[in-house]
Amino acid sequence: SCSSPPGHFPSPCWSRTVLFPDWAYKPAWSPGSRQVQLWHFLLELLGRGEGGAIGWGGEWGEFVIRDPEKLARLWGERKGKPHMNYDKLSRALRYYYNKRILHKTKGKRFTYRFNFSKLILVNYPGYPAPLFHQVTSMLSHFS
DNA sequence: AGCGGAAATT
DNA sequence: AATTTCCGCT
Repeated sequence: SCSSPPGHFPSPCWSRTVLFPDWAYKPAWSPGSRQVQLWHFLLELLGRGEGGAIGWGGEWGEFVIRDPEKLARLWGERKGKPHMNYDKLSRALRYYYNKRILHKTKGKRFTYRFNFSKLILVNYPGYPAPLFHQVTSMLSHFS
C-alpha cells in the first residue's frame, strides 16, 4: 500500500499512511486529482527525514531550509514551474502567515514554524471525519 | 535575508 | 483560492 503506480509521484510510506489524501499524490492529469499545496509538499519532505533540502528544527513544528534553491527546484518540479526559485517560494510561505499555517522564527535564518493546531484542524482535507487519530499519530511522530 | 503590495496565472 | 511573478523597501 506504500508503492506508487508508474507515472505517479513518489509517495513515501510514512506520508501516505499518516498524512495525505490520495489526490495529493496524483499527477495533474489524473482523474480526481487536485493541485498539491506547498505545505503538503513541505510536510512530505520533512516526513522523509533524510537530512535533505529541509529538516526539523529545535522547537515544536519548527523547520530549517538547509538548501533554499534546491527546495525551490524540487517544488518547481512538482508544480511544473521550471523557473521557481527561493525568492518566489518564500513569498508563498509569507502568504501562509495570515492564514496561520506558518510563521517565521525571527533571527534564525531560513527557519519557519508550522502552526499545527491551525494547520491540521482547519486546513487538513477531509476534516473532521475519520482522520483525527491519524493526525494525532502524526503529531506524536514529532515529539 | 526577509517583508508585503500589486498584478498575473492556474 | 493558492500560488507565481515581479519588485521596492528595510
